[in-house]
Amino acid sequence: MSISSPSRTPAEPPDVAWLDPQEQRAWRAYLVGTTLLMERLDRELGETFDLSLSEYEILVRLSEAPENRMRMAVLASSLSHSRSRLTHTVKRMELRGLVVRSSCSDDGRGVEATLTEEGGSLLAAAAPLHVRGVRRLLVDLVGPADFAAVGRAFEQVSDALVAGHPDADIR
Amino acid sequence: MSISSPSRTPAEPPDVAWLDPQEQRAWRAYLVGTTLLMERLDRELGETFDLSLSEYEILVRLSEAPENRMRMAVLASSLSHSRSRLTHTVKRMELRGLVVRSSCSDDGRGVEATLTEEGGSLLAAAAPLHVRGVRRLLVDLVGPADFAAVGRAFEQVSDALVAGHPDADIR
DNA sequence: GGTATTCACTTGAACCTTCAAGCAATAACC
DNA sequence: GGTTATTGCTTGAAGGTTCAAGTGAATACC
Repeated sequence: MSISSPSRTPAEPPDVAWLDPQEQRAWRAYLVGTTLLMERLDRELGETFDLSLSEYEILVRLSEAPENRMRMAVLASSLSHSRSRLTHTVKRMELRGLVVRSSCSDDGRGVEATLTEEGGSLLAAAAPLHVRGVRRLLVDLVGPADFAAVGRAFEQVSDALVAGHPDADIR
Repeated sequence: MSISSPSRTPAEPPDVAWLDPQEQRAWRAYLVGTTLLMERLDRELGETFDLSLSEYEILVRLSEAPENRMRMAVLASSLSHSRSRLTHTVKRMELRGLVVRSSCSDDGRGVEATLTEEGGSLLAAAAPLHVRGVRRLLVDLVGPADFAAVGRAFEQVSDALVAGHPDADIR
């Protein structure tokens, strides 16, 4: 029984267009490649700086924000993480002294995360390794044309999916 | 031509080439897009068939194998999962009756996972939804040219990363 | 002004993955 | 043939994410 096989029987439901062998191959390459790439980048940061890829991304976002501070909800949605996930992650990072949390002055419900000196230093130390990895394992490896295509493709994917889900914790 | 590294501007730290804004944007689109896409496909399968994306992939691999059976190690590496992860996942799937495990006749250490009737039916039921999702959210959405580029890109990524890591559980 | 609803975030349990042993079976060595 | 190393898979605990429920502040309603 081969679900992916290109051979078709006339009895097949009309509204399901299977992937042809080329598409199949590309899809699987993307699945496996992404798995390996994320794992590798995560491991590089983890071994050297005891930092996961998502923690790194949090540091980056904060470092780019005015005054190095951001509302939790904004940070969460910019990373496409659930609020809950961000709460846990930021709590751990706060215990390590990489960020501090404080409640918003203008909205008592809101919480802002701020990059600490220590968090900034760690980011500065980790960034070269990470960027080198991204270049070596993706950007430079696949070349400008294909990398640009990857960018275009996933911008469309993001747009399509963000459109459907107007924020909520339901994610 | 320089043998060890491409030429760089003298002022920059010699071994760090940052991402330019375009590259940065593409990289983040890929990160966010992949997060959202995986989450969505996983959720679709989960809600309707109580099946995760990786469980689904296991069913697919088995369905394509001769006699619907595969050695655990082969299955693991074809999915780029750790052996340990596969053990746990397959154990859960066995409890649900989707697969059965049996030890290899020719190698007493080896274990083979076999797709059950029930597992096959579940796959057949789930496949249309999943394939539709992959098409709608990626393949058809981005068009043939860019999707082909994604395939090429991640085949290179996979090759580069698989080459480095000759299998082991160290993953 | 008081109640109800919504919003922003947190909490703790359940679940999955990773990590570091652990256990058999096989292969290698002498 | 008997010891040792390696291979193939499993196990249980640790760690992170998700899910559902919970807290407190702001807003809406009357």
